[in-house]
Amino acid sequence: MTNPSERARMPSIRDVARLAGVSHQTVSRVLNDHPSIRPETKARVLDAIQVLDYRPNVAARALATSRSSTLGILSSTTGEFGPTSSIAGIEDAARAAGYAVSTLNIPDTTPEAIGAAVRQLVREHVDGIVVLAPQVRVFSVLRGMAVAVPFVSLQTASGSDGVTLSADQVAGARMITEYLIRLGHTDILHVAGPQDWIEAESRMRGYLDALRDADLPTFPPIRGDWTADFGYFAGQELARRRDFTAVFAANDVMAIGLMHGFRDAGLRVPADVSVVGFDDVPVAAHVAPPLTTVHQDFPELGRRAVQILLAQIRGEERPAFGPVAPVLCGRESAASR
Amino acid sequence: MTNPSERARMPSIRDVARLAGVSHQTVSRVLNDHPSIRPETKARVLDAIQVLDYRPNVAARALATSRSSTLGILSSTTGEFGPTSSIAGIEDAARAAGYAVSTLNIPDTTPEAIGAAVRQLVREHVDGIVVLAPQVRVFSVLRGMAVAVPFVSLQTASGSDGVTLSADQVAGARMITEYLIRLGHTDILHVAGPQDWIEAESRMRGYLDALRDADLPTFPPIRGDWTADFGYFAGQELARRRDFTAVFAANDVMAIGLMHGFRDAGLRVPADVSVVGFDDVPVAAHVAPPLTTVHQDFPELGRRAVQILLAQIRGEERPAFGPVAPVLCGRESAASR
DNA sequence: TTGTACGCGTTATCAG
DNA sequence: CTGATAACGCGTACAA
Repeated sequence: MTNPSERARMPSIRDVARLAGVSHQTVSRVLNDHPSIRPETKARVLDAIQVLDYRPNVAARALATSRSSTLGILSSTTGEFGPTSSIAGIEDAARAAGYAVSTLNIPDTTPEAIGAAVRQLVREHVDGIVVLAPQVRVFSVLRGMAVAVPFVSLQTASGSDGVTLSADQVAGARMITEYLIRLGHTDILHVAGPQDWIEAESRMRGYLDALRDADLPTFPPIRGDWTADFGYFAGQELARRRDFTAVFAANDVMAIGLMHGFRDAGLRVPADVSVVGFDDVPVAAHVAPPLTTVHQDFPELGRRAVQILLAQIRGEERPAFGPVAPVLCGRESAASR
Repeated sequence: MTNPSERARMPSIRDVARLAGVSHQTVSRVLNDHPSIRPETKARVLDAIQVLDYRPNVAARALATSRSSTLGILSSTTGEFGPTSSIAGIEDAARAAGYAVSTLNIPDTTPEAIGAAVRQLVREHVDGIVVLAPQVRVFSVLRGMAVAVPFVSLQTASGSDGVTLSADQVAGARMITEYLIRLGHTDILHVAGPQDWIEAESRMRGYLDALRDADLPTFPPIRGDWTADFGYFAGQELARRRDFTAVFAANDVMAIGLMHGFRDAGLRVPADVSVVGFDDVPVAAHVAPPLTTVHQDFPELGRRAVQILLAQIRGEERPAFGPVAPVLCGRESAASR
């Protein structure tokens, strides 16, 4: 290489050493606050660092330690509200802990795509990976491929088996279903999320549990795809049946579409049918009628995922978190019968 | 370092060289497809690479070249639909071009925070930065600090002066305002975005231009903050005034809040007042009434930003793109007078 | 407590 | 066309 004429070389650890009158090794020790350094030496070094505005070279450090101070995010979601919010939490927490964040989106969740993505992240030497791939199969693929890097799977399962973590979606779904029951509804439908999303399964489970505990009839859930468009068509279809008085949609966006479908079919919400959603997206309180839903603290989930991952990386004990409590937001879209 | 007992060392360029019976240097040449390599030598090397499943070590490469094959995203947005969509486009395009993506969010846009963020990204040796900080001052700060790395600023200005790029928001805003005018409205209000967002300014500009060209009265715009909650309160306030028949909100989310505010104040949309938004968020077509708005291809914007940035990095000429055309989505929330 | 020597995996330079 | 050899900037082992 040897490029003397290049712009301005960044100061290296040796420049600092020279200025401080020590060896570059001592500087290194100061940097990684090694225990045995004489305070005055340390002061001199820190001073030199100040003067030169020296910053360690991350690439060199990564090469020497084969660690990168970078966390990877492997995501297979496409703008859904929950995952997007969690990603923001992940990024902030990681940055706060001194880690860079490298994001990788995969369009499909075939084992090949997942494998390639993980390998890519490993190649980038990320120290850990947060997986935001709520699809069931992603999880199993990950399990199977013995990833060489610590990883945490977010919102991938309702139980936590050491590497997963999630809001208690089952509890949230149960809570809102019970809310409908308290309002006097006895025939409650569920528009679920895609079959391979664990979150969809968890929300359905909460729904089923609540109905079972109340000795109410259950209906086969309608399988949706999280989109408002699907909700709309489902609403038009369902309007023909009149064997229910309330619908719990697995997310707000479908719920909003559902209400639209009902409206177009001549059904009034909540007079003829109550509708509730899940997530509490920002517009939920402002649609007509305002949507009853469950609020979840997705960013917090992301932050916790980072804490767990860092503990894993550092070989510490996994921090114990209480559940991320879902909060019921009762609004006009659900009325008593 | 010297860690012989560590798990399994990844194969290095020398392992490949040994297996292929050449020097590691030759392997390097093959990797970077250097022109002068005898085909049969190259074949042998590629073969060895296959066998060993060898992958170049990115950290070593970054150290040697002081380039990282990483693009940075500097974002100061908080979940707004447009920027979030663009980020997805950026990530995908960057990955497709063989670049990793490092995201950095800043909560506030003080010059210090921006400076710190850019320095952080520079420390990470990113080869280029896409800035998604739609606030005016971010742009000026960036201009002032002579960033040592190529950067492209997305959605930061309506004109493009070589380092910026944006959808033609002025045209989109003008288009939807003219649509209202064609519907017979003559008194049209505008609920704008925050004053320091260039996009807010552009949309307002389009609105003002359309009114001016039609010789219609303009009203001082109401300054919003992009949120549905603001829209709601604005709607309640505006309902007292009855000197207008249509409102153009600078984004869909505010428009949805606005409709809610009108509704609560006893105004019917669109019978009493027409409302239009901007962005075409996924639920826009499903709220009540369905929202007339302008669709923008935000992911495409992100992809283009990457193309421009890469050209800059490679010292190529800046690719010329046509405008990202806004598309009007006429729906029930706006009716003829 | 501090310094020396070396290795990490790759690219660049300059011979041959 | 190919191969030595020297960087790149930092951390670790070992000696002092």
